[in-house]
This record gives sequence, C-alpha cells and structure tokens, in this order.
Amino acid sequence: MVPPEGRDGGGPKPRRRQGQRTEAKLLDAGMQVLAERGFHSARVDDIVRAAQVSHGTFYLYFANKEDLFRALAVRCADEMTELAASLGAVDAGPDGLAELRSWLGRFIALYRTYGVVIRAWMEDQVANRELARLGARTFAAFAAALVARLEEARPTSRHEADLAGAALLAMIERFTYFVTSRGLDVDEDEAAATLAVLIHRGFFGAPVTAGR
Amino acid sequence: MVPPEGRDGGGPKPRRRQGQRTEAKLLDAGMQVLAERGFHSARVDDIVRAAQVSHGTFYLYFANKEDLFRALAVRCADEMTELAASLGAVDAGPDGLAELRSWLGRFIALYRTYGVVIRAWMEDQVANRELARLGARTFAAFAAALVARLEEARPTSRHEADLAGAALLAMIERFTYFVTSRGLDVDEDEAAATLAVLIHRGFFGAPVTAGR
Amino acid sequence: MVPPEGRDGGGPKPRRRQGQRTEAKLLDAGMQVLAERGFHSARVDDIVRAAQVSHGTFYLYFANKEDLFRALAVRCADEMTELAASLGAVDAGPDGLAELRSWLGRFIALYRTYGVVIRAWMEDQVANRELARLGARTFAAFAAALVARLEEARPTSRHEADLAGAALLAMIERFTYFVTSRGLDVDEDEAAATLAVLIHRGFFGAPVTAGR
Amino acid sequence: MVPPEGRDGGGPKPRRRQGQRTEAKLLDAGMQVLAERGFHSARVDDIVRAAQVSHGTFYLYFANKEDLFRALAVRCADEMTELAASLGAVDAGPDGLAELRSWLGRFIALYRTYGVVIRAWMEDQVANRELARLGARTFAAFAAALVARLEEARPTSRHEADLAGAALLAMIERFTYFVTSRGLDVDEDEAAATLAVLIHRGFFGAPVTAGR
DNA sequence: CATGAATGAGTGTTCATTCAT
DNA sequence: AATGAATGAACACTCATTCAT
Repeated sequence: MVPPEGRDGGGPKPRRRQGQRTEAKLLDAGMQVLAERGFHSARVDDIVRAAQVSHGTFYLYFANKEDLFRALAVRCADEMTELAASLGAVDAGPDGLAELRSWLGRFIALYRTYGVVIRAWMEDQVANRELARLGARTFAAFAAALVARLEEARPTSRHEADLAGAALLAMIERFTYFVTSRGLDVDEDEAAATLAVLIHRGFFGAPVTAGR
Repeated sequence: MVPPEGRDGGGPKPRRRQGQRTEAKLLDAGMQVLAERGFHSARVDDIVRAAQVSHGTFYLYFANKEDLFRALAVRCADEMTELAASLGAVDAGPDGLAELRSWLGRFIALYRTYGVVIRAWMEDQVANRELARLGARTFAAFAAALVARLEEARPTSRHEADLAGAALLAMIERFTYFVTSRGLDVDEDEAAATLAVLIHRGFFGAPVTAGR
Repeated sequence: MVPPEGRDGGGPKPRRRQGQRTEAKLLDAGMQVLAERGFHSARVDDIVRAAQVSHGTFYLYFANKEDLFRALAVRCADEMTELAASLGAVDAGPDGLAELRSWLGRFIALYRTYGVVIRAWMEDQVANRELARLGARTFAAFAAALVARLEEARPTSRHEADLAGAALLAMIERFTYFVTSRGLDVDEDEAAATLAVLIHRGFFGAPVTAGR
Repeated sequence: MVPPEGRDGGGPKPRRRQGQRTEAKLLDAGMQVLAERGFHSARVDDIVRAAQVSHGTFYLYFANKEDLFRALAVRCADEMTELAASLGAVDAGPDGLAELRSWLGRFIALYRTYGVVIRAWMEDQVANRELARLGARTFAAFAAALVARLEEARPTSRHEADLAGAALLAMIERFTYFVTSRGLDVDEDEAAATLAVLIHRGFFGAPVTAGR
C-alpha cells in the first residue's frame, strides 16, 4: 500500500484550490467526529458523511484513518508546544498568579479544540508508535516548561521537580478534561482561576490568602 | 438471552468447585487481557485463550463481555470505596504527611490490580450506563473523602473544596497511572512519598520544609 | 453416535420406576416448551429447565432433540389416526351435523394438546425425513377418513373427492389453529359448531337452514 | 447502527444503476433462498452466495436479515391487498363461479411468487412485531373482501360471516400451499377450478351441478 | 441414574480499505 | 478530482451435544 503523499518523501503533495478545500473539510470533519464520538468510535463513515464527501475521496487525501489522525496530531503538537513556550515566569505574588491564570485559560481554550488528541495521548490510545512518540515529545516539552518555571520559583532537586512537573501536567490535563467534557459544574473562566490558585499555592509557594 | 446469574433476581448461581475455578480463571484472564490490551481492544477470544477455556465456556459464566467487565468493576468499586473510607484526618504536621503517604501507598497498590477499571472510568470508556454510574459513584465517594479531609484541615467554601477535591483525584489517579503503566521513572514507595509531599504542601497547607 | 435405545433394534429400553418418571417429565416438558416457544425456538435448555433435570440427563433418555420430537410425534400420530377412524357416517340431515360437530370437538381438544406437532407437519417444519413421512401418513389417513365419508354422502370422482378431502383437512386444521393459538374470537364449542355447519353445508350437501 | 434507508425519515436511498441491480439481485436471491430453505433456515450466507455478492455488500443494502424480509413483505402486502380489492361480486350462478375461479387463479399465481411470505404470516413465524402486524392487516383486508362478497351473496350475521371468512382464507391459503409446494397432484388451473367449485357451492350457495 | 461443566462449529453483523467508472 | 459500489477479515454470541465425576 503506497501512501498517496509519500509523506516522508518530501512533504505534502501540492494541491489545487479545490483539493485544499476538500482536505480542509476532511480535517475539520475529523476533528468534529473525533470530539463527538471519541477516538475508538470514530468511523471513517462518520467522517466522510460529516465532510459530505465519498468514501473514495477520503483515501485520496489520507492513506488511512490513522493518517488523518496524524495530521490532526501534528497540528495539535505544534499548538501545544507553542503554548508551552509562552509560559512566562511565575512568582509567588499576584503577577505570578495572573500569568498562570491567563496561561491556563489559553490551555483550556486549546483543549476545547484539540482535547480529543490530547486525551488520546494522555490515555495512551494511540496504537501507532510514531504518533505515540509525537505525543510523548509534546507532553515532555509541556512538562519541561512547567518544570523550568518551578525551578525558577524555588530551588529543588531536578528529580523532584520532574515529578512535580508530571503531577502538574496530570492535574491540569484531567481537570480541564472534567471541565470541558465531563460536566464538572464550573465555567471556563472560573476553572482557570481556581486551577491557577491551586497551582500557585501548591506548587509555586504562594501564601494562603484569606477568602481566596 | 438469559444471563447466567440471578435469574430470579438475587445472587450468583451456585457453582461447584470446578466451576468456581473456571470463573476465577476467566476473571483473572479478563483482568490480565484488559491490562495488556486495554478496554476496547480486549477480545473475548484473547480472554478465553488466556484462561485456556473454550469460547462457549465464557458465556457459561458471563452473559457477555460487558458482564465480565461488570464483575471486575464491582470488585474494584468495593475496594475503592473501602479505601476511601480508610483515609484518616490529615493535619499540617508530620502525622498528616504520614497518613497521606500510607494511604497513597495503598491506593497505588490497588491501582496495580484494578488500574484498568479505574482508568476506564476516568477516561469514560464505559459505554454501559449502569457501569458508568457505578464508576461515577465510586469516584464521588473517593473525592468526598478527600474533600472531607480538606475541609477539616482548612475552612473553605464548599464549592472551592469540591473543585480542589476533583483536582486532587485527577492528579492522584493520573500520577499513579504514569507511575504504574507509563514508565515514569520512580518506584512505588517514592511515588507515594512524593505525591504525599506535594499534596500535603499544596492542599493541606503544610509548610515548605527544606530538602524535603 | 449410538442412540441409547437402539430404537430400531427392538423397542424402548425397559426402565425402572425412577427412569420412567424422568422420561415422562421430559416428554411433558417437551410438549410444554414446544407449545410455548414453537418448534424452532424450542431449546434443549428450555426443556431441561422445565423438566428440572440436567442437560446430561436429557441425553440419557433421548439420542438428541429430534428424538424427543419423534416420541411426541408418535403419540400424536396414534391419537390422530384413532380419531380419524372414529368419524362415523355423515348424512345431510341433523344427525350428520351432530356427528360432524362432535368429531370436530374432539379434534379441537386433541389440537389443544398436540397442536405443535400437527402444525409442524402441516407447515413442513420437520427436517427429518422419517418424521416427515410419519406426518404425511397420518395426514393421509385423516384425509382418507374424510374422503370416505364424502364419497358415502355423495358420489364423486375419486380425484375430486381427494382434492375436497385435502381442502377440508386444510380448513379444519388452520381454523382450529386460529381458534386455539391465534386468538380468533370464538370459544371451542362455538368453533366446533360453526365449522360443522360450514362443512356440512359446503361439503356434505346439507341445505341452507334459516338462521343457522 | 444506521439503517441504510431513509435516514431522515423518508424514502429509499437513491441508487445508481449498478446499485439497483445489486439490490434486485439480493431481493431475488432472498426470495429464492427463503423458498428453498424456509424462513428460519435462510442464512445470510445462502442469500449472498445466491446473489453472488460478498457478505458486506448485503449490509450495504439492508440493515439486517429482517430488513430484507421486510422489503419482500411490503411488496407482498401491496400485491395481496390489490388482489383482495379486485374480487368482484360472486353470485350463485356461472358468472359468480367464473369470477371466483379467475380470482383464485390470480391468487395462486401470486402465491407462486410470495408464498414464503404469506406462509410466514399464516404460520406466525415472524418475530418482528411490525412485520407481524403488516401480515395481520393484509390478511384482515383479504378476509374482509371475502366476507363482503359472502354477505352480498347471502344475508348472515356479521359474526358468522367473519368466521366463514376466516375459514375460507384458511382453506384457500393452505390448499394453494399444498398445490404449489407440497406436491398435491394437480396443476394450477385445475386447482383454481376445483377450489372455485368447492367455495362456490359451499359458501356462496351454488347448487350442486352434475358433471363435476 | 444423574449432574454440572465444557465444547466448537455456526451465524449475524461491522468497518477499514480497494476498485471501476 | 471524485464517486458509489464492493470486499472480506474480524468479532460477539448461541446452542446441540459430549464428558468426567
């Protein structure tokens, strides 16, 4: 089976306008179906129906279902890495809290879009090795950004900081998952604020302030 | 289709020794296959092969694949609920830390056995409503135990405590998942100890102690 | 596979009292389950549950499921043949009508018990050749009795009488089926009476009497 | 599971020429296999082999086995209802006999095609409620047509006419079944003629004429 | 004489992928 | 560039029958 794009042979095949539109429709439909049905229940049939194209067309643009996932995952990885890099220094004062809060707000927004992909990585639902690695790398970059800020804020052993980073990543991701997909009763703003306070206090040494 | 259990509404069908052994073999095999392949990829075929029984035998003991999952889930729910109840008061001092650490150690051990089930609940991979509710109830009891200790330790609004409980549950579960299944480089004891410190400091107001 | 009774080797195996009781229980259960579930949906499992014996016991008494049916069919054939023989002369007057009516009443009663078997024959649901032949023979005897009475009552060509006999048999069996099993709104007595009038008038040349 | 037809509530999915041919092949094969093997023994496997298509193709055109039966049943119901409506007045003279005979001839022809479906209804082999109702409605319309003609021909109580209608329906269906499928030794023309005479004489008060 | 346990071939259905037009 | 049609391997579940105790 030859992938129609020779993916590792030199980038995506150039497309005419119509082709680009169809590919975009498929990617959007993929995202939507993934979000609605979840990773395992997402059928090619659902995707092509949502994109209003035929089965055959799908395979004109993607070598297989996983190939579509890969495309989405790459986008997600890019945005997550960028987001990770955007986290500024977090001090123990109100500025640090504000930085955290705004950053978490951006993460939650990103999760609204790419939650399915992030979850697939977090839950190790990705059979394909290459894809799994992309997830691992992305998560590592994300955790590294957190660890860097943690170390700036408070001297810690590298190992301990790594574990704290993992715990932070875990908490942020799951909490966001609960908020966006599992009906935890809290709006996004409040979620970002609460999470920021918890992290600020718990991981960045902020003092307990009365009444929040 | 008649479920092999509880035709007239109550209790498991009585089995002879051989039957009990086979049921146990199937449950064990189910746990093992679930752990290896995950919830969605676990095939009845895998399970019966692991249990070394025929396909038909499986359906002698369980009405269907989900029924086996249910049996495992019920066990898990029981143990988790019991564990939740066993969390004692957590003060800001070394006693509180010790209590937390020991309790987390027990959770990690339980996760070694029932991780697949807990994960299935956490990741909402359970199609069956009844089973999903069992998970929700179990998690709720778990979070409630945490919230109760949090409120004891520090007066907080109910809502805030609930969110903190959710965040805690999320962090504990995922961190344990990383440790037990995703190769986070740390042994169980250290994991319990680290997690205990993080939680103690972050959620129960323990002071930052030098050098850990 | 050796049938436990060597059926064509010299009659049924002699049984002790206990054995006879078990066999009877199975035959009764077979009849009951057949009546409830119909020929195709009758499972060995249903039968042994109704008879309160184990699966193994069933095969102690019958070589297979069909073997039980055979036993029931033989009983039914005997009773039907006997009933066929009991039809007396049917003249065009009130005596003929009474004879018909009483005979039909007895048929309906028999149908209450052996309807499933009769239907299986009528509907050709019997895969086994030997059993099918038994049915064909029994029906033939039944039809022959009717034909004999028809010819007595009115001279007809043999061929025409045969066809009339077949039509009569068909009508009697199906009408009774409707009455006993399909909820045709009429009690058994009235059914016998009505059918008797229709047949008497339609096949035995009775004059149309006012008001019935 | 999405039924291949009428997602938004109306009408069959449009097909191209090839698709229509395949659907027709499947319907024909279904009819054929049903006729050969009967309702309960008809396997999807038999049908696709007869239609020379793959297993998967079957489910491209029908949601499941029952759905194919439904399609056949609907056709049958339409034709039967139309036939029922086409029965003209039946007087006691030769015109009435001719009308009956021609009508019965048409019924026998229809039975050649749709006998399996009619039989499934008559023998209550249809598990699906909706389908069973369709059968009941169709039979009711059929019987009603007969009853209407009976009442025209001879004043009777409504109840008695209804029972006579049921008996007539029973006789006509079974007799035709014997003729077309059970090897009753008579050709279709003669069958129609004989049945017409029997019914004319027996139910419509025709005098016994010599020579037959 | 009786039982509970075990078997495995058979059946309906799904869905990612390929193909002819 | 696009389509509708076709494929077949994979999977869950059933049930008549056999077997060890």
